[in-house]
Amino acid sequence: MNLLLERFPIDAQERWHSQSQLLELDAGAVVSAPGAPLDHVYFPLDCMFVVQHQMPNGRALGVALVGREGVLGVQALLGSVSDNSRAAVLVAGKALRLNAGALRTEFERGGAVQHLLLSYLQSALTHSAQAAFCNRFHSLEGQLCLRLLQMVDMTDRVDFKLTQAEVAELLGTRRETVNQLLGDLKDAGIVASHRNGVAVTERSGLWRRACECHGVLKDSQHRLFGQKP
Amino acid sequence: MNLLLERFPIDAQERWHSQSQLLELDAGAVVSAPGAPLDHVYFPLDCMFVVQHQMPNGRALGVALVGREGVLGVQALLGSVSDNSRAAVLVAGKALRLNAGALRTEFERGGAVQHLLLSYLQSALTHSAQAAFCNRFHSLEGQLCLRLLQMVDMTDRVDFKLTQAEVAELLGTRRETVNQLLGDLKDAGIVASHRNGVAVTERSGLWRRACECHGVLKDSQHRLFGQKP
DNA sequence: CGATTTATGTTCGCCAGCGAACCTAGTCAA
DNA sequence: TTGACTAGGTTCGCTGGCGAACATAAATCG
Repeated sequence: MNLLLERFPIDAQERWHSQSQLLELDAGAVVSAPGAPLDHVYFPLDCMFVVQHQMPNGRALGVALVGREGVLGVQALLGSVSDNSRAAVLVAGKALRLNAGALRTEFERGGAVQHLLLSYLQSALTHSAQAAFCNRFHSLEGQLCLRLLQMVDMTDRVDFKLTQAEVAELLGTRRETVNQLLGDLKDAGIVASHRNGVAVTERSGLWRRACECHGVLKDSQHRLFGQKP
Repeated sequence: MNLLLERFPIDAQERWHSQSQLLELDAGAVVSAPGAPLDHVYFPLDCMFVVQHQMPNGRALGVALVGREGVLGVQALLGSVSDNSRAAVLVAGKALRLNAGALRTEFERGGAVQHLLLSYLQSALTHSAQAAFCNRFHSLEGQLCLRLLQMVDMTDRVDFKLTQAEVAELLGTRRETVNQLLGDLKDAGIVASHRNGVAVTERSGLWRRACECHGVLKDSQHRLFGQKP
């Protein structure tokens, strides 16, 4: 189940029921593209999305991972068009899709729903600032380990269908560099990688090599949504 | 006058009048610190704020500039505590300070105020993603020129009271590197720098050397708030 | 089955920016 | 007017990650 969705009041969830669909999403599916209208939001149940910031010249950088603690597409509340960002399915699985209009209506009622969504926006802003910081200061190895760690924690899976080129696009680096980094992690016994996939074999090793963002982001998450680490 | 504030309906502005103060701010003044409660928001009239993301270990990075097109502290709408970020006055001048509660009340009324603030949040998110991208891909020279350009455009001034160390903290780099970069710009006749200050002498030169973010951010601004470049 | 496509490895030179160590020139207080 | 402090300026070696140019291996398909 989606952790954010669970927190919404029962009556809101019931009102949404008719406006939402349960989807089974394949890895790689593109959910929203730059400039396209945002008419749905997605609550990941056991899948995961990447939000990538894309520039006209083709370069791309993953700026957010969205798993079961969040929702993809809150921007629908703000402007209706996504701005230079595209969202794709990073880890296949189920998600609940809700009409953006329904979310907006519910938001405008105020109360708990509004409050939760605003908190989530706050969290998105913090994550985004942290991403800027991370890109400025942290090594690619630290960043790669961070992302893998987040993927494991957010999906409870350890085996991911991902090519090195896709990872490179997530980190904003070259495929060759990813190859190098994964090679190191493999030598250290932390991951195993087969064609079309990476499997985490020793979570604690990732944790050791991940950049400090890991702790920072967890903290901010708990401060906002108040549960123990 | 503040461009965002101007767009609010007259009646809202009138309701705020008793809850707001006009302040004269000195460069360097710290307006909010990590962990401190956010009980005011600031509408810059002719001054400018930096929002810096700070880590426990002391490293810092500027993640947003706030000038007369924006407002500092919308996060007050979201959670009440600022998260790892501090805000300081980058360019001295006047700002209107408003009680955060008043803004929140007005926000909850819905309507134009809510819509404007949500749009502004959208813009903040876009800027933040762009900052991540910029830190990943663009040279420090490009970033420095971008920031200077934004400062000129947002304040209509060309002379700034800023030490190289402060610039370094804005860019998340070392003072030595800033010295180098400013030296180059000086040789090219684009800026002049005196003790405790940088003056832009040829805006077009900045524009040429600034990274692509310049155009991107302007575009997104206009898309959201709909006015011609 | 061989051929083409897709994904993974590997190597080498190069450079922006880092870290550290320094020196000089204004500014201010005693 | 002498010191102490703050800000600006310079140099040198090092390295993470880039760019480009490859070589292999696994899947897919005619």
